[in-house]
Amino acid sequence: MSVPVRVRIAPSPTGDPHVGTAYIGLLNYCFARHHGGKFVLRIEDTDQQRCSEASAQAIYASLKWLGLVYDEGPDVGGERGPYVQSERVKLGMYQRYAEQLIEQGDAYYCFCTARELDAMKARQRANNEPIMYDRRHRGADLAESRARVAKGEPYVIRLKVPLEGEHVYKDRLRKLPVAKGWKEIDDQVLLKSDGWPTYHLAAVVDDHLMGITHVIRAEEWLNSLPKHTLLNQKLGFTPPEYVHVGLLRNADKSKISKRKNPTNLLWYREQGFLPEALVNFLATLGHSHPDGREKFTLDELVSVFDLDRINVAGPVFDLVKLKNLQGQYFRELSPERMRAEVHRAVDARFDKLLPLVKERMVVGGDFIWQAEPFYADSVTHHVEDLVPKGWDKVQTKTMLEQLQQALKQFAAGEGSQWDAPSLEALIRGLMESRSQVPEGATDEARAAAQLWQNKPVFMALRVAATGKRESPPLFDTLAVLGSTKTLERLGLAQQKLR
RNA sequence: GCUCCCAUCGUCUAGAGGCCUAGGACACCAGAUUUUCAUUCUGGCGACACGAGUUCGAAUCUCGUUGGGAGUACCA
Repeated sequence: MSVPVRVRIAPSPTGDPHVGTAYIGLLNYCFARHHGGKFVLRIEDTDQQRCSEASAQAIYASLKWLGLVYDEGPDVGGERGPYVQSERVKLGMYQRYAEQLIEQGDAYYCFCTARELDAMKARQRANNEPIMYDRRHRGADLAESRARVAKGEPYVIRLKVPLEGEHVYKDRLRKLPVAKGWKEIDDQVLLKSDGWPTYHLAAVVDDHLMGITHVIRAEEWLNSLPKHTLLNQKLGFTPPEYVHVGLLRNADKSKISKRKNPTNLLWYREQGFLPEALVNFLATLGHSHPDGREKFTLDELVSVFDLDRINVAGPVFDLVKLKNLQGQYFRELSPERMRAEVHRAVDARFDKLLPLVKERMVVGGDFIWQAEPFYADSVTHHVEDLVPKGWDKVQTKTMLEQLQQALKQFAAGEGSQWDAPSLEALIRGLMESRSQVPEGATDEARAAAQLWQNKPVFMALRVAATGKRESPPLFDTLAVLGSTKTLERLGLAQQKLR
């Protein structure tokens, strides 16, 4: 009988919960469930600067939202805890392994300062050499090093990587074994000068202590696999099977990033994406259904899940496709759940909107049409509403273009506040300069300047932003609408005027 | 720069030597249904990166080229 499967995800609680965590989490979850094993969540917060408790909480909530229920984890407990590395650090769970390696001669003390290391890198870069620690403390006498440590000198502990030979590993997803020369690999820091372990030490130790049998992780780790193998070997651990899957990509094929894609799981929830849809979409990205189905539940996925069906190439994360799937799921919702979803969507912006639109309301239902432009994804412009009296299409288009440009610049500016007073100041300032008639201006320029009156400009802007001639006060409207939608609609209005 | 990984329609993929004149989904285009829009249905466009080899036979195996990606931290 084989050992029961135990897998984990080990996110680092920095920033917002990431869609990549969900992706890798899903793969691990399915693998564990399919084999009747355990799925563990471990928080890797050994970077004291960047990690936060709030971020960890968001990870728990996001995984639960998606239905990726873990059997063991920080907030649910388990027999192999604690499941947060900072707590394990305090229990001294890593120090002793670093010690053991020193003792065995498989690791050594290094006393280099940050400045020294920087200088080393600069020199290597200048000479076009590989950037690597030059192992200057590797041969130091252990007793001497210990004496320096005892004196209180700051130090790190580095792994003694073989100087020659090759590390070879057969990753089940790749047809050829992955080989890498040991000389390419740095003497990795295992224990930082603050006494905390680096990822490499902590992960290997914890995977062992937690009885992890398979490590399904992103491809970005493939390059440090040799270190992990070496660590397992020197520490006398039976290594888990390592499986490296492709990275989620942006449309330009680079590693998925928040600049180019929504990577924050909380965003999807706020937007009203259903967890079933997101999970289904993520699943199709890396794992294909043997029957060719594109739409299936998490449980169905679990039953057919096969590690060997995972695609190694990094898939492009395509929001358009996700939206299509989401639409299918949404329309299938029971009236009860759909009602809840609609309420949630309305409620999300209700408090901000009500003060804005209430002046124009007589009965509760008026909210629906008053608030419509704020909820709508896009608006339809009518040319006759857009073009003010006394203006023509071309003039209006130019005017909107100038407004858009000014707003765009403002939105991109460092520290700009997209609120009503700032927007009003900005736009009034722009109008001031536009309506100025310069000395010796042509009649044409004079006429154009005269057009820049409050009434027509404000109306055109109002219609461009909301699609309607009536709306709450203009600058409040733009403020609540937000920069993205405002700019987008200004662009749409210009297209209409072509 | 160096090292490693990857490579089928625009995108996600099926395909484990003959079943492939390469299948499906999203997107796109056209048509039908719908007062409009959306949904739904039908049809269309559209790919094995390139070059050598192995083989009777290659999208599938090998090598090279090209392209893309990742790693190169006292971050994970």
